[in-house]
Amino acid sequence: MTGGLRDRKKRQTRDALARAAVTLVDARGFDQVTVDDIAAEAGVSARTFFNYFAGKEEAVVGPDPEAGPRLRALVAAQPASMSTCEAVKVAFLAEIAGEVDVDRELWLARLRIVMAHPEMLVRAFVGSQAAEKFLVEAIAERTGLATTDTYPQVLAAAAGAAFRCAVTRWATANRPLDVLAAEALDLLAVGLADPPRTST
Amino acid sequence: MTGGLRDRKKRQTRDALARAAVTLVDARGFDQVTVDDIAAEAGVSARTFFNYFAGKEEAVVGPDPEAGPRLRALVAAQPASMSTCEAVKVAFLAEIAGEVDVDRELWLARLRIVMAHPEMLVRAFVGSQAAEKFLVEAIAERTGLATTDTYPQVLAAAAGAAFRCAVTRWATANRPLDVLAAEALDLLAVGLADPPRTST
DNA sequence: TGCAAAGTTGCAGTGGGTGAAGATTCTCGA
DNA sequence: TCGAGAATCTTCACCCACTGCAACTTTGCA
Repeated sequence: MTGGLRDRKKRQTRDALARAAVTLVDARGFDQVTVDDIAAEAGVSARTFFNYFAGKEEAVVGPDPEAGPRLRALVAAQPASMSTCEAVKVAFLAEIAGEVDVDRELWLARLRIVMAHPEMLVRAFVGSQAAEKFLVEAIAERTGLATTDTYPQVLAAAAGAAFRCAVTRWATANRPLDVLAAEALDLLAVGLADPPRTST
Repeated sequence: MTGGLRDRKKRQTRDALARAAVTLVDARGFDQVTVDDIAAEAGVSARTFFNYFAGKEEAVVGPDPEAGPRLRALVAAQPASMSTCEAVKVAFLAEIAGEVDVDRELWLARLRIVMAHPEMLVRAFVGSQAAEKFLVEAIAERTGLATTDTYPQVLAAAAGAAFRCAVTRWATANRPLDVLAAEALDLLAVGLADPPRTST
């Protein structure tokens, strides 16, 4: 099924389109790249582009549709002895190690793009909303609460916010992402009532 | 300056466009309303529409550009004896009382719209990123930390996430927004380490 | 080999969004 | 009161994002 020539080509096309989009936008800027440019660079027609992506933005900073389920599984995989907050943190760190670290160059290019076009940063995180839904599920299951309860929703939202925060800081601070993410998520677990006075 | 006929008309035009956008989209659905429709309803040309709003979305769920500065002032206005986290919470509640409650009908119409088009909810919060910047500043000033430090950024991001969470729940749960917001923000202050077992 | 399914493409059309030139309306000082 | 000048609105022309449709090509499978 996933090994057929058809699926392989499909993956290649999608990858080529995404790579072309990131490369061109990184080089010229978002508005200076048309869909036709991207399609031409990838060697397909413009019409085909829309068979893979809903729009230009999605091709550049589109979310990984697998991220949500992966996160949910990671949270569920943590031992029950671990606090929920800790489990979420470990899951995020595992996600970083498994995804961000391997495709480093692509992530850095995307980072350059969203830094040059800050308005895209938000859109880049739009997809993370979908991932947060899975996170809510995992937390709800772990705590025995409903997905509509406050705690799972707030923890998922806050953890997502902290993670985005870490990614943003990663762009400027010269420190590894996993350290920054751990720091931000620890802050949530400790509670935000008492601000630490040490600059970091 | 702000009392001239010119400025008054400008305000009227902007208001008419926003109101027309919300009304029409609420009635027909987002994709069934064109910019020309909105402009016609407001009695101006389509081109003029773009002199006021960057796009259709912005006219419907556009952010209040004043919200950021207002929040910063509110945080700064809280007594120093209050914890930072508490000050942020109070500021948010004051913002709700001052803005959401007065223009109730407009907010409810917007709520109906984003409920019918969940994908717009995220975009509606795009503007809140700008407000978060001001929140970071207020927190940094209050704590004596730099705006680039982890604590202000994470607290602002987490508080914003908790608030968005409350707004989202407001759409479904039949409870007042200020109560939901207080509940979500309290959860941050208490720390997220120990999930409460009571369903709410 | 032959057929069905999936993927690709060109085409035509709608609508979002922008720049520019000219008409209209308001402001303000004389 | 009036006219210069500025702000705003309108019209027009244009580019590009995005979509539905009807071929056409490639792949999977019997």
